Amino acid sequence: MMDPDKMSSSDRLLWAAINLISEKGYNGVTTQEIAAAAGLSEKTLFRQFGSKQNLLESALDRFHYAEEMRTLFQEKLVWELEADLLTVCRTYHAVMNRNRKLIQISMKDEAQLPGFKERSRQHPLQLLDFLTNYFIAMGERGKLIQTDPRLQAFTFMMSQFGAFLNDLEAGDNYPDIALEPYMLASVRLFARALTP
Amino acid sequence: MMDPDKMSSSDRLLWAAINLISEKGYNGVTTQEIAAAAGLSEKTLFRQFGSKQNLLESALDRFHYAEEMRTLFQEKLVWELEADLLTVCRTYHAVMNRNRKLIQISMKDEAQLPGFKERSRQHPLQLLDFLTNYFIAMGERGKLIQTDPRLQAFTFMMSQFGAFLNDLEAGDNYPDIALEPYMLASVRLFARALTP
DNA sequence: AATGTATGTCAGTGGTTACTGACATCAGGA
DNA sequence: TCCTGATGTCAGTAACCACTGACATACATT
Repeated sequence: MMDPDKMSSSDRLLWAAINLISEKGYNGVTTQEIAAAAGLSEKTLFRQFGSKQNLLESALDRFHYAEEMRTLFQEKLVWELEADLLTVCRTYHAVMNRNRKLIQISMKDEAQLPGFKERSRQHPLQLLDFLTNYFIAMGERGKLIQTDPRLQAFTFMMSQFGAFLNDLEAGDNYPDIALEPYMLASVRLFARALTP
Repeated sequence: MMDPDKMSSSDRLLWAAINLISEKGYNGVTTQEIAAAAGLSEKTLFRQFGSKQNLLESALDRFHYAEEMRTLFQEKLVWELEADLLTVCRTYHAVMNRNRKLIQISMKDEAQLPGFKERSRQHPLQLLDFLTNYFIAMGERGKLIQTDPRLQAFTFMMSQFGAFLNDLEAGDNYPDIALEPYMLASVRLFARALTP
């Protein structure tokens, strides 16, 4: 995880806020709780952030997504379906897992976050476009069946998105299915479905 | 939707509670709001349900899932992969959509709902077992490749689960992708991947 | 007419909570 | 040593909110 001792006061507050709000929701946590979890006084929280709402919004600014995905499609592809899908898959889960708690917050407290949803929706849309174009290009090279690249890309994305969210919420509900074997199996399945 | 005028008082309260809590979360709604949305007084709410928490729990009792899924695998299968997957797919989305708002509540307010998560996790697990057994049986009939039926079933489930949740949260974010064409395309894709 | 049942109104109560102001403490740099 | 800046303490405020009790109303059954 992370060591609160080495962080600045505001970082510790953001860290505590993310942890608690992702668990209990914005309205389920008090500013006292957050301050206590950060090892600071409530007063410091308000001095640093002014309001609880602003603390939440500052926390949400830690959401990072796009960079890796953008470079992914320009650098790491080898134009071999199964290998590329696995690369996409791994990158996707890495990014999603890094933002795990922020995603939980945005699901629970969308009502508190005007505009955030709209912004964060751009990211999967971009990925969908990238993947679709990749499928089209692969089709032109004769390495992919030519039917409906956008829906195929969407299906692949949804299978990964579903697995991520399932893991996020259910966690240990499927003790026999870990993420890593799932990635391999699902990528193999899609490769078999899409190879001519 | 539903017409509140024709419902009993407690049904109207439950209906209003489900609507509001699914939008704003348990702690984001007041009992006054709920009563007003039901066209009743706050006093009636407490007379009927005793507490806000009990109102929520009563609302959650409206969660129905398993019956259709259970009969599905005993009656409606025709042992033809693509047709059967489509049947499963449709039934799954029908059930999930009927429980739409309750699922939203359970995601937002798991903290308020001791035990509910555990209970509702049984359902997808059952479906996974059913699907896995179906794949095994299909494999024995030579109608399915024999590799890893459980992971394959899980991948199919996750692609549908992901699409459902994506629709639940994003809604109109993918204007060019509707649920019905997605079901057809994804089922076709899986059928191609799993057919020998 | 009498009674019961479901509802409404109103005025609370006690607890919680975001947020504030005044003042103290304490460390580090000038 | 003095000053500065970040923090803590404490007491408090104003709002909100789940929940209650007393009483009235309206309607249906008997």
